[in-house]
Amino acid sequence: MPKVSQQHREQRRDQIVDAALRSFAAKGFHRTSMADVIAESRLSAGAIYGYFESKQELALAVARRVLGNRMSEFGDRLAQADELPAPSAMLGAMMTGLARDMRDPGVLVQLWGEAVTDPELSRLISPVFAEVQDVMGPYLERWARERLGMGADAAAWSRQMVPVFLGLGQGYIIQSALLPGFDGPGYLAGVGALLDG
Amino acid sequence: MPKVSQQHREQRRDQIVDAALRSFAAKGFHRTSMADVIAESRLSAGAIYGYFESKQELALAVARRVLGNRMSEFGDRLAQADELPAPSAMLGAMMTGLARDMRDPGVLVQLWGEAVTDPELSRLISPVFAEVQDVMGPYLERWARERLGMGADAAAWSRQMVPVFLGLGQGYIIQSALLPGFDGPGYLAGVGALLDG
DNA sequence: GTCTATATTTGGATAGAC
DNA sequence: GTCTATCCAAATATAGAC
Repeated sequence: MPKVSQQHREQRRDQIVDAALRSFAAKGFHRTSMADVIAESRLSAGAIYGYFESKQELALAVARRVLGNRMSEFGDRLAQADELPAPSAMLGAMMTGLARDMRDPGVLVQLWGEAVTDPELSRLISPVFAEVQDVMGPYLERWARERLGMGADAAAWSRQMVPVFLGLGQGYIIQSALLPGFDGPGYLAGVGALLDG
Repeated sequence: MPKVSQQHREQRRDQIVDAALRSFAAKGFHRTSMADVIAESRLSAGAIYGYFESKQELALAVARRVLGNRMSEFGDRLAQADELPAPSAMLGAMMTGLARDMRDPGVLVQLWGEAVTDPELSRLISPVFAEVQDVMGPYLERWARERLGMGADAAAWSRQMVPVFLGLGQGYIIQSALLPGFDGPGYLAGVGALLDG
């Protein structure tokens, strides 16, 4: 009995988080009122407050959904791949994965902006950056060793390169969110010219 | 008579914008109330609304202050320099210039986040990105020609590289705002390893 | 021009019926 | 569990005195 009920409860939560995500993406975090979320979810105030104690808590749930743990899949896929993808292809895959999961890179940029002054959000984001770096580090080291022909200095090189690579991804996201005519493939080609060797 | 009065008026506006900027940097755009700005400026509601019609208008003034036109100085400095600085040094100079002017990279990240859903802010930011690209393009082309020994393809290379270089700057700003232990010089060294040749 | 006090609106959250 | 109706706090903007 608690099993099915529990499952339904999870579905409802998802439904509400979905509606909130759509609203936030369209109007922005703070410009979205609970009334907006209520309308978008086609539920009622009472229903929503049955699942989330406050707007802040709902916002955190949305943030968790957006951040996801997309890096774990990458780690697995990389460990298996015998043909190591080039850095630009790597970045491209991450960006398309992002676009698929959230359909709007803007929400991520909004989250970053919020995190600057919201400690709770900040605590949510830091581990994600760390996770990305944990996946990228070994990949870049392997790339340096196998394709760039580095030896012992591959480790140092990759350590130095990880934040730069992360920055390239962040730049991609910012530009795709804010520059009307952003050329994604062109950006990736530029990254390739720099890194693919 | 209108001269001095006009000048005083400008000073007062600056004083208010300064206070608003400090408040926004500390608490975030939306979490800052007009009462906060009033307290920070050590003025009164009446005074502030004598200079700005609404909070939105004040926010736009803050955005203009933050965005500035910092690129113009770079264009001039570059035109004169006979020793062309390396890309990593270029980026470093831009970032320290930014830090000097606004002391907190977080406000810029906040602005980006806001611009995603605020058309008026977005219209303010787009030309800034364009300006940066207009300055970086010729610089990168010159770098490719003089230091990387490119010929006719220098133009195409720099065109492709401009968004990437912009992205590297954006990544630097995001990370310095959100990653507690961010290593700026390390990041620049990484950029140098990629681009300085 | 600037202050204090306040009007008005918005919006987050709750109460109680069903 | 969900709905409608409502309460109440917060915060923007204004009015009127000085």
